[in-house]
Amino acid sequence: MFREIEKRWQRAWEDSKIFQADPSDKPKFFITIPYPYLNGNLHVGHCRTFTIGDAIARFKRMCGYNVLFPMGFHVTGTPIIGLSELISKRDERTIEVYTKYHDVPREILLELTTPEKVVEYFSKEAEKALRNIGYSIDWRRKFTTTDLPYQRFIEWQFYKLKEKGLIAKGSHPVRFCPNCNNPVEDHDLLMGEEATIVDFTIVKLYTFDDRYGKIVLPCATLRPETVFGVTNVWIKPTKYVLARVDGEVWLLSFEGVEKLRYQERDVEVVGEVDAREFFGKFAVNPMLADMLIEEILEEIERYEDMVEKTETFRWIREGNFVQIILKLAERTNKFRRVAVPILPAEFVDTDSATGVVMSVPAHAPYDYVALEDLKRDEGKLNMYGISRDLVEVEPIVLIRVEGYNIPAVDVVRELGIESQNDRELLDKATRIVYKREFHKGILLENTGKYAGMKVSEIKDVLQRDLIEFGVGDIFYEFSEKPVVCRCGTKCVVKVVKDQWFIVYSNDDWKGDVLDWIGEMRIIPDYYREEFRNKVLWLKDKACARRRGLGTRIPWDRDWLIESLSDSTIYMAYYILAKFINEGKVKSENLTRELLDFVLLGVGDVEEVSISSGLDVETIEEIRRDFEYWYPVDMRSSGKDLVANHLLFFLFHHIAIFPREYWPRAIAVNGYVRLEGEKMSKSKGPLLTMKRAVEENGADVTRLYILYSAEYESDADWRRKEVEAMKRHLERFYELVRENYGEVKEIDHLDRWLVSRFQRAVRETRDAMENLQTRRAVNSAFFEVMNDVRWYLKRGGDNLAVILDDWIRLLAPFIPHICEELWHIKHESFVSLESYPEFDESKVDEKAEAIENYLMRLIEDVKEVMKFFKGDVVYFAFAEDWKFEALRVALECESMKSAMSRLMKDGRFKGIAKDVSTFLKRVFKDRETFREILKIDERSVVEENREFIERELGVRVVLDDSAVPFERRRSAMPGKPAIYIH
RNA sequence: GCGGGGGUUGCCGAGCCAGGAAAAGGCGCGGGGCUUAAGACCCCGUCCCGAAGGGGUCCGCGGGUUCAAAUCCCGCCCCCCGCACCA
Repeated sequence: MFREIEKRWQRAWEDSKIFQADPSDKPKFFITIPYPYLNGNLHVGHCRTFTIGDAIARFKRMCGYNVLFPMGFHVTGTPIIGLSELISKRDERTIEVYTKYHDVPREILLELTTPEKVVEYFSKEAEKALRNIGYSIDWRRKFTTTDLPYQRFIEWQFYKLKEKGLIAKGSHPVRFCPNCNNPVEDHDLLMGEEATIVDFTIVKLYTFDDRYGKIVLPCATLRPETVFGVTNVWIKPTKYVLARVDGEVWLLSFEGVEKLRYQERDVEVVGEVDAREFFGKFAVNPMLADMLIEEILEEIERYEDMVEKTETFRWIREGNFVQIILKLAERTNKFRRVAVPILPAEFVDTDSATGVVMSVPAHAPYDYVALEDLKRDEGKLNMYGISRDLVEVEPIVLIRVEGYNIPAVDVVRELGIESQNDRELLDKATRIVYKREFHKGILLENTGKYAGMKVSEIKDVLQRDLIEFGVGDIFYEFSEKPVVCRCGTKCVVKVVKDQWFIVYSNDDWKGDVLDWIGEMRIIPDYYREEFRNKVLWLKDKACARRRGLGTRIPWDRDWLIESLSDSTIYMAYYILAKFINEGKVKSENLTRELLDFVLLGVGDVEEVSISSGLDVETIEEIRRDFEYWYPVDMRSSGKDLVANHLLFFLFHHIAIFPREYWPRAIAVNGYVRLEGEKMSKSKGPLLTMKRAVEENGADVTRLYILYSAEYESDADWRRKEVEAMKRHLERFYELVRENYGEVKEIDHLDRWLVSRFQRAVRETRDAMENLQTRRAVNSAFFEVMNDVRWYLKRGGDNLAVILDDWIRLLAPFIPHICEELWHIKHESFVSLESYPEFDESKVDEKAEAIENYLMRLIEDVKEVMKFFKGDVVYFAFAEDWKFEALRVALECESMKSAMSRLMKDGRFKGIAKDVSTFLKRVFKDRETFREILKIDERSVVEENREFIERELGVRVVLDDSAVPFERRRSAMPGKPAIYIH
């Protein structure tokens, strides 16, 4: 029934162009919603964000603002290409999801084999869906992010950032599929979505070999500080490779060497070796060598030949020194900390980083347990020819943590771990030790110049130092494994070279953003803190891609601009889009000079006119439009965009525009679930907006989604509740139609309704100002409905007194139905009417007091009637002294002062006990009692005797004497004694 | 781990920032009315006890402050979201 009404008004709005906004004398309100990404149909999740935006747009419009609510489409990036490829390949899963959940007819879907066709199809569908739900969008400003003029605009933006020094070159690690030869995104993963890229520190230990000379043992660790507690090196008893890595020979696992190839290294395998060749040999720990350099040099006879001692690291890198120390180590135990043995351990995972591990038994439970295992395993020692004394090493403690002596050893004993095969317990132990040490640990004296530092602060420092000394490196690895691409191949971490970055780490820039976050409005307010934290956390962002739809970096056309970076200040483009769509401006007109002028007010019109090929008037008109509409007054968005788009939106506005054009407010809302389940574009379940509207109607969908949740909490789309909402709306519609006649003369009950309605108006307006749509719908629809119900029950027959206002109050939420109803009596569009205002003078406290009294009275009698049946109810009102005492009591702060005041009055002296009981009850709920003094109970009951009788189904008699004395005494003002007979 | 949010009566959710309601509203459930009947609609009820409008117990758990706490303070437990280069 509603669909027909809805279509009618959508057509009428379209025909009369009422939502096309151009500058005027009115104050403006520019509200935007993130444009949707078109790799599928719009769903009820989009619907939430958009409907909130539309409700606010409509509300503001009715509050007297000239509202601009535009919409465009985002198609930049790879997913659309990915989709068209999957469709071309006739990927079964994709076809199923898109026919079943996105409601794309199979034969049409199969045609969408190029990105262009995908964009073409879904943009049409999206526009249809957005029109069908009746959003008040100015469609003249529609665009798609691959439009040529948009690309010019993005180029301009990037030149601006570059001019300001906010773009730089660098390299960075990405998740990469060797088979697809491409970076892999989350939704392209079969496994390992949770995995993040971790940078292991490589601590190089050195050994020596006759064939290869100096050999690097690249020990991968997340705790570089433990380099000071190394007792030995672990490798797994299996095959390894020797590879020349950037000129040095490294010992690596097979997996490790493959991974390293992707990490911007010059890698060449030079040989295959069995780990056992290394067991029992020594490796030099360069950090310790440096720390103990004096003693080492003393020990070496030739020391006077050596150059300055500060050169330790260089000597080590050059190799000869390594050889010397190794020889020393063979001769004496004195340097067992500097040169440590290489030993076998089964727990070493060759698929984790380099496959070479340094052993720190004092702080790593695995290391300690493996060492103990080895000490006990005579057979193994013999097998590998390792002499006993090599394994007799003691843990070296380098971190002080309260409560522990030797942390790893203590925890291993605590948990009763027996061998290195107790993986589960060992993992637990590792977590415990790591956690305690990370948060509470302090580095000890034996860490040299790092002594006294907190463990939580050491990692970056030490990683940097090791690299600087030439004895460290970084190895990227996934935090979890395996990570598998959709094609079935194991992913690797690839370091991309010569990448363009947006330098979000720039402190001045961050500072400006942080300051502005303090100034602007953020809804809900507690997200301000969230935004601040995210700004601090934000690092440089790679903004160039090899693949995808979008705009090329204008000064380096091999690269495409990444898709989150091209959608940061596009709200300004809506202003250009109108002129572009009208044909007044073409992409070739959009020179940098023109954009400088219209967006920044920089340059000379005449010159810009010549360079851009546009006439001066047009240029000035665009500039005026921009000056009128900018800044964005409200950006309303889903919470998923907080840590990315919304942040970039702020950063870029602040970098490019002057302060007066910085965004004024950001609002954040939650997701929509489907019968409690998460929706997924690529996997389902999913409910399209189109289907929701077709099945339930636009207004039902809107009202449901606005009412179902608020702020960042998630809404849940439940079919049964949607249907209940539909019935509510139908009832409302019929109710208004039946009662929307002439307004009759106003009586008490009407005044009550109008008074109550004022409160709803105030509540609704306040809620909408704070984007609390749930609260707004609750008060504007449900609470008013409840009052109306009481009103009708009470015999009200003049409902029309509030209907003009009620319809207007609801118009932002259910515009079609309101438009239809409004036209019963009016010619104008309710969408353009003014929003009801709270009118203090219409609040009638007496009328409200009377109705409250009646509600309470009926409730009380019903309570009594649960236990006493009868035909007649007798009321006896409270004695006069109680009213007098009540007046005094209400003037007093406390019961005590009320009592003492009353006792000064002779009349109360004799009944002190009664007065005290009375006061106790009064002070329990003073507000209700205060209200009672506004009315005359007896006449209220007399005047409404018929109503009370009808409600209770008994006769009402006002005869005090019929009520037993004891009952009569218990009467309170507002609570007459009740006697049922 | 870090950061943000949260645990309220069968469910969803107000309220808690500004302490004084067995705690709005919706859904569900039960009863009644209407109806040939079902649905829809309207009314009533929906923590426990109660032959008088009352009493008792409640807001993750445990303490504390207060005449008074879901609301303030302290400790603990649990849950959700983000941690990126992806739209």
